[in-house]
Amino acid sequence: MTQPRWLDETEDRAWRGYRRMFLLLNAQVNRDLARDSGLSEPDYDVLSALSEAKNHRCRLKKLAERMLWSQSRLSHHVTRMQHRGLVTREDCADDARGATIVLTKAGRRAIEAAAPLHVESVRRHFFDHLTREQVEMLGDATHAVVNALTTPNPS
Amino acid sequence: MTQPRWLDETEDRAWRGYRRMFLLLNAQVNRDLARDSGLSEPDYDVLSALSEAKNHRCRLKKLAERMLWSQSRLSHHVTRMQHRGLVTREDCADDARGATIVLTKAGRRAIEAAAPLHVESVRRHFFDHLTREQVEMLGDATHAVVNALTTPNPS
DNA sequence: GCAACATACATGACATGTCAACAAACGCTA
DNA sequence: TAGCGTTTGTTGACATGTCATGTATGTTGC
Repeated sequence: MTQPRWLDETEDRAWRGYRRMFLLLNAQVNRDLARDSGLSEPDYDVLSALSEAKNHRCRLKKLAERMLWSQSRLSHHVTRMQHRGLVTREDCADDARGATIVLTKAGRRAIEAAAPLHVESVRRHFFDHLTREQVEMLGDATHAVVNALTTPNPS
Repeated sequence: MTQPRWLDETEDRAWRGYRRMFLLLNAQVNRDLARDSGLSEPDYDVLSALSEAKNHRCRLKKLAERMLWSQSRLSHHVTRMQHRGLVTREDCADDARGATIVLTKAGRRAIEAAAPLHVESVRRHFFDHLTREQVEMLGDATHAVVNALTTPNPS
């Protein structure tokens, strides 16, 4: 590290905008979600990921990986959601260590009721303020960054 | 709510990419920050905001507003950072209720040492994977969303 | 100048997330 | 098939953030 390559004006604007947007957008969307559906963001994420899984069930490990959560976090959160009847744990047939997380009826009802309102919220606070071109570019840009972060680094 | 306006493919890609990028980027940049400088992201944010303030000092309320943090969160976090000698509280001359948060020498050294490494990390994991055009557009797009979220809503 | 309301901050109880340690089962190899 | 490193999941201690409340000070209208 000789001279740091500081951010120029354009980069600084993008970085601050991104950070600021995240805080505000997240807070607003989560407020909407809590008000409309009584779910927290983590609740929604778990239900959503499970509802996309085959048969509405998934090994804890795999689910955590897909969500980019730690196993520990997911295990704790599943325990709480289990108390509320949104998901259950089942033993795994082919692996006695395994815990399969399963969406309950109530969980399915919850996510199905929440999803349209959530999408509407995301649309209102996010997409409605972007041009089509910006949305396309955002897809490209975020995927480029994600790709770099998930591809094993040769360094 | 009649029919929900679901996200089309392009929107879905952008939204998932954005969420995913945030999780991965945040985790990686924070790991770098902790390893290189022994600071957490909240630590860095407080130090950074304070170092940009006039005379390296700021009323707690105002600082919390700038950072988009709750007063409570900042108060708690300042208490912890105070124990580590990074900031101090001073009484406010013109308002006896006030608490002025002040950057200490050690705090200034910490942020000055951390900043170049942090910028390098952000550059490596984020800007290095984006085109100039994407960065410019990201500035525009995020500011449009931020603007909508901070402008009082007529609804 | 004082009653009533608003503002700034601290705090404690609680919810959530992290990290390290543990236990149990898996699966490879000798 | 016994031994041993690996994988999966749980757990408890702890760090962090939220929310409601308390307290002191400021401010406004009479």
